[in-house]
Amino acid sequence: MPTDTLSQTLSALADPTRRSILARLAIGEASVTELTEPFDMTMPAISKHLKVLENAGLIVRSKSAQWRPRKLNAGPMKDVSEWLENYRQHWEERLDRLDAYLTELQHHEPFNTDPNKQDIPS
Amino acid sequence: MPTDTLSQTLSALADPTRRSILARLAIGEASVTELTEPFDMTMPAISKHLKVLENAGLIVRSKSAQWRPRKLNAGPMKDVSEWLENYRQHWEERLDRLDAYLTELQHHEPFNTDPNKQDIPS
DNA sequence: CATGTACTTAACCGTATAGTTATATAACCG
DNA sequence: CGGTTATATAACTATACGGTTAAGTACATG
Repeated sequence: MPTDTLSQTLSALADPTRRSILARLAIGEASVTELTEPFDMTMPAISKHLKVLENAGLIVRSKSAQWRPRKLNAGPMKDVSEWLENYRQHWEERLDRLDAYLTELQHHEPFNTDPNKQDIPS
Repeated sequence: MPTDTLSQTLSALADPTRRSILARLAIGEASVTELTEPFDMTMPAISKHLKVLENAGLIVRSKSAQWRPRKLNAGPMKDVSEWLENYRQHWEERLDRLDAYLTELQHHEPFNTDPNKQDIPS
């Protein structure tokens, strides 16, 4: 089980149910019951998904009477977005001179290929 | 097992070994032997990781004598990046009037919360 | 205080994942 | 052809994941 933050965020996001929950929470707070409704799934199943999202720091739990509403916390997504930026030029297929130059720059101090110091591109 | 493309991409990325492999391939093509070297892991293990990356469309396999060099294909990362854009305003904590307005817009046609039509925000 | 509502947790199950070792395939090289 | 190099596949193991049902906890209310 990889325990690093980025892995945890990515694997939390790698499930359509959880992404759908996040989409709902982007609209605003919601109770577990509300979050369960759209799915053909029991509440404990949703509860587990919520725990995964919470452990990844993507949602926070508050408290109001017997309700435990969840709120979106997009913070960790920023890290994913920033990590992805390392690769943007690779998916933008600009095969012109400038792109070649940028690629060349990339080759000098591009990515951290040391598996012991991952995901912290200098 | 979620089979949708975005889930497949995200779960392929949710492993530090695989991200490190991608970082290496961002520099240029590499053989399986070269890709194995930095890791304290056997070649079959890396071979499996490569299969995961290949199934996610993040790398492609070519052929040169007895070598099967892998090449980065960042295409699927673009989809992740675009999906994340839906949430950018949530991690950019601009709590001013404009942000409130944008958030209000977001509330009108924001995300797809229907679990049967996920990840295709209109 | 008893009952209902809103969860959470435990125990269990089937399948997937990540690694291993051992074996197979494929291409090159003398 | 026979050996070596490069890689893939098979078989196995241990652990993680995603779901279930059933039982437990916490607050609200009559």
